[in-house]
Amino acid sequence: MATKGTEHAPLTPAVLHILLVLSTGERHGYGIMKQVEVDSQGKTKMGPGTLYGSIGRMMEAGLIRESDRRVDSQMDDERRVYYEITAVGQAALEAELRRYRRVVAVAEGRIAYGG
Amino acid sequence: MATKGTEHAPLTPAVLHILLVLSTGERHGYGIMKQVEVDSQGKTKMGPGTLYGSIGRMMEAGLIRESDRRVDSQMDDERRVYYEITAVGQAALEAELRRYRRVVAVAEGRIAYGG
DNA sequence: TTGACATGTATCCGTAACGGATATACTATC
DNA sequence: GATAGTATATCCGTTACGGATACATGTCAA
Repeated sequence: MATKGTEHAPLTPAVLHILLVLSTGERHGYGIMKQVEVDSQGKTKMGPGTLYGSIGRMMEAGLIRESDRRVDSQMDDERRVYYEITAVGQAALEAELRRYRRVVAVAEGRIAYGG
Repeated sequence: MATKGTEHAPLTPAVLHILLVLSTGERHGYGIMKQVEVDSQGKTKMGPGTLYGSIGRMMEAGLIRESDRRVDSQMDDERRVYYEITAVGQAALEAELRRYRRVVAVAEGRIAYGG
């Protein structure tokens, strides 16, 4: 489904969720995984395969990058690798959210929807 | 990304668009293709590979079925194959729309979004 | 003290989906 | 008679998904 306007759209649910988490600040992989569960009210679970696979592709695409910053060196785990969203990632996130809204708007003009 | 609650979620954009079109009544393949373009304001184009591939998978999953009805036998093209949404498809559509809304709601609590 | 569980990163690999290219055929229009 | 639109359909290379698996550390309870 070729989508015009943005070169990254449409994003996969996994990529969108990761961008959504990182829009609040840098996080490490495992933290992203847990936050996705919170964001989806426990309805969606991202396994390590999807997580690190997506992260790799997103870094290659320039949507995210590794971050130097450590939130708290005292409370920090040495193993952690932090990621942050890039300007490209922000743009892709906003474009995808516009697409989501458009879809919901179209649906609302059509079906009775108790949501 | 395992999603709990519905066995078909999350739907791919192609499948969601097809269900959205069929929620207004039966359509033939080519008509679906054209309506997706309208629904997305020309931003998304579905090629025949995605269309018929998705239709096949959706019929197998019981989301849609072939329809006997012809809207107008006078204006009809013999080649056309009409499809209609099933109860299972309706449920999957509504579940996916709830997911879409949830994502948008989460995003609204986070980033400035002009859309 | 050992067994289970959470944290943390990472790869492997079978399966599913995407999607452009291609094929075929009819109709209309220039 | 050539181009474009309508209409269905398959092929197949590439991408993405996602459970299984691996491995190391820390914690907490039986």
